[in-house]
Amino acid sequence: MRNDVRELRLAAGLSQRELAEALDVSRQTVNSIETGRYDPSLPLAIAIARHFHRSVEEMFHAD
Amino acid sequence: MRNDVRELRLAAGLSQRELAEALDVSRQTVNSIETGRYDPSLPLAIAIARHFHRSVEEMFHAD
DNA sequence: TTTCCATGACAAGGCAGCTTGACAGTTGAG
DNA sequence: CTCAACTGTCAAGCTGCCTTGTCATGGAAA
Repeated sequence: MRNDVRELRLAAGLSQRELAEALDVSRQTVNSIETGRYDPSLPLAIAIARHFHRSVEEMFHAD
Repeated sequence: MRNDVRELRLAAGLSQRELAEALDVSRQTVNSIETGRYDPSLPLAIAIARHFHRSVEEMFHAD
């Protein structure tokens, strides 16, 4: 899965740490998702999409 | 997370086995998701939503 | 230079997601 | 009744997601 997290985070002027705090996860988790180490869990994916006012399908797409 | 998988599966006239085959997962995985034992992974959630022509957010909602 | 923030990455550990195989209970067809 | 399909659940095992802690690198500010 590819995702648009980094683009949207930067567009929002947030650091990985700030986004992590807003999502209540660790900085490493945000970094791992952005760098494609792994996909977020379903609830986290929904929280991320919600945070950026996007749908899950818009933010996460099959590679 | 609650989900509408069972309702939609039954409305489509499918058995757990048939849905599992359509999604390329095991019958136990479909059963576990329907009975709330655990949430699907993000890619599987997207595949399920897509199968039933719904959005992820429509099918999977915070409890 | 020194300090601070941001990022990338690794390790170890815990729990979640998924697998195959198996068993039991229920229901419906014959 | 017999048989098959459907469902629920368990066990064991593997891998993925997320944690805390740590380290290295780079850039900006003072």
